[in-house]
Amino acid sequence: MISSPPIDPGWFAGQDTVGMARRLLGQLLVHDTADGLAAGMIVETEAYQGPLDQAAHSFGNRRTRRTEVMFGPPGHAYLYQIYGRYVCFDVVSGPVGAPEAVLVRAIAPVENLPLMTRRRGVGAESAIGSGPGKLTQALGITMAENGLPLWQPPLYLAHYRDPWPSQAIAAGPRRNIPYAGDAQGYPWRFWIRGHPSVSRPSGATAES
DNA sequence: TTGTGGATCGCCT
DNA sequence: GGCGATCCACAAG
Repeated sequence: MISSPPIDPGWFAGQDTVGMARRLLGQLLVHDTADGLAAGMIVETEAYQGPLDQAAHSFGNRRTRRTEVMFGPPGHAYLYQIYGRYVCFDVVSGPVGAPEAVLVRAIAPVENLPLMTRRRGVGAESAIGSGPGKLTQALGITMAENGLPLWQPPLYLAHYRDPWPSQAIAAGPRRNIPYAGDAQGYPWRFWIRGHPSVSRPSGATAES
């Protein structure tokens, strides 16, 4: 059962985006729908730092219909569709006017595995949330939730466990941003070392 | 086990 | 008109 209430709105303010990417690891992402409540623990994130980050949608302060939410206050959901079929989930970070966000790349199932398995159509538990398009499908997150605050139902974050010791967190380059020039190498992807639900390039062995 | 290609469509130029 | 912060099926070895 979910014992943790939604996170305090103040949690989102005053943290830099990389710090938020690290501190989101181990938090619970919860979505309550007509089909039921489902939740997973965040095990992999990526920081996208607005104007100066060539990998970010908001590079150069690009402000469009899609990126608009990122220019608003932190703690809201930035959702976008990719390849016409998948939805990716970000947490808006930084002060108003700073278009920064943290992409949640992977979750581990915690609550309502049967519902998440049905939505995903796969058997293996480690495949339920081990990718940005997978976790939104597992939790039933759609573009309709774009811009929602993440400190209240139906879509919210909740404390789940104590912060990980720093040696349990690994950092490395972000995935799938070949267009990003120098930013390709920035070590702004964070994951829980050795966790089976961390995303993998194709199906290879888990990285440490 | 690893690599390749197809799906699919909204958003931006 | 082109492409993407992806995923999966399938083929080759």
